[in-house]
Amino acid sequence: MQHETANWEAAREEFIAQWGALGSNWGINRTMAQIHALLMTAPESMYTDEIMQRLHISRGNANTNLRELVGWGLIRLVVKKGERREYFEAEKDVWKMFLTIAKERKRRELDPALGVLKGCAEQTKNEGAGPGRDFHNQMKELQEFVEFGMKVSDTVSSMKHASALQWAMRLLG
Amino acid sequence: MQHETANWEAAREEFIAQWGALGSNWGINRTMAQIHALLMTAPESMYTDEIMQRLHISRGNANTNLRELVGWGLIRLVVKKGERREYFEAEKDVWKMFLTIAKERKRRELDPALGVLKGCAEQTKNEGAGPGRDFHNQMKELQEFVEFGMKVSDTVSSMKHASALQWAMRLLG
DNA sequence: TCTTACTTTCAGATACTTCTGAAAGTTCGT
DNA sequence: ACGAACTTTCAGAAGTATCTGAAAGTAAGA
Repeated sequence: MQHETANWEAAREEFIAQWGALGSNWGINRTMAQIHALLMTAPESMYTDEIMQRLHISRGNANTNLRELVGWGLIRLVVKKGERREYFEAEKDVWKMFLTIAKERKRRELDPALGVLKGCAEQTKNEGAGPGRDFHNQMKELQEFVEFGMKVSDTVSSMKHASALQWAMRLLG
Repeated sequence: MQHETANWEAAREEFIAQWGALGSNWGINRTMAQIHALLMTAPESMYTDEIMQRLHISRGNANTNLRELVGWGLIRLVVKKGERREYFEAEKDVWKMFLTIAKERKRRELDPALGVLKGCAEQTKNEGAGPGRDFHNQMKELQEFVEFGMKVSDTVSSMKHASALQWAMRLLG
């Protein structure tokens, strides 16, 4: 076979496209998700121009989203000796990927929510009986729940893959 | 005191505004989050016009987002006997709220992802050694991880609040 | 059947997000 | 110090999501 455009590439194409679409439901932008999918399945690290061509996106777009992915910790920059340009490669270990995403989502979703709840609870701590008290209690309950969730998340995050699996097996078994 | 605009209302106002802003990070639209916050902290059930006035939103907007919240299962419609109009009230139990959201997010985020992964794995199951095989293995790994996560989520979801707490205490302790 | 009290819909307006491409910036080798 | 190779920035264009308000729809009671 002359130019073996391997047929796994078809599946890969599909994966990239679909993953991008899913990104939207996830609150992640499409291009970012596509770049991530592309790099996750890349046998070798890639540089900006390759990524632009492969996904038909502009330089600015590629650059912005690559930086953002580096910010999330989902991809890293690699410099090859003797080469000027920057290459990128994705973390491929599923557990590590999960931890990275979990940590970031906690930071973005839980931390600010906790702040609001604490503030509202504090502000109403002297309410007597009635609706004011009910409101205070509700804020407290929410606050405790979120704090509890964060603790669970931290515990799981500090586990090695193996021990997390073991723990989960016990839960499911 | 003549017209006791209770001061917990100030905290409530804050809660509604902030919760709305947070909704965005969460992939939920601002109005929907605000209506939810309003109803969560309402001493009594409310009807559309009250909600419109309180949040300064249009009838169309209120109606759409109320329906959507009912769809999520986060609020429910209540009919009062002898009254024509529909009232709404939110689920206030934190654990139930959590379960509802977890279930919905699973359905929206995990289920479609799993479909994509299965498809890609299937399509490449006959790849020999090399990049094709690597791709296949990666899809498989992701698939198994997601399936595993879903199982954990299902298990937790089927728990009563008390037993979930107990289980979590064991994990943290 | 008609009126009244409500709910739903949807076309167009507004606001927000993302993308492009060209220009400016940076860094390295000579 | 200069030019080549690369990266970053950003103003405006394009694309999406959300909201409004008025009109249409529905249902109950007289």
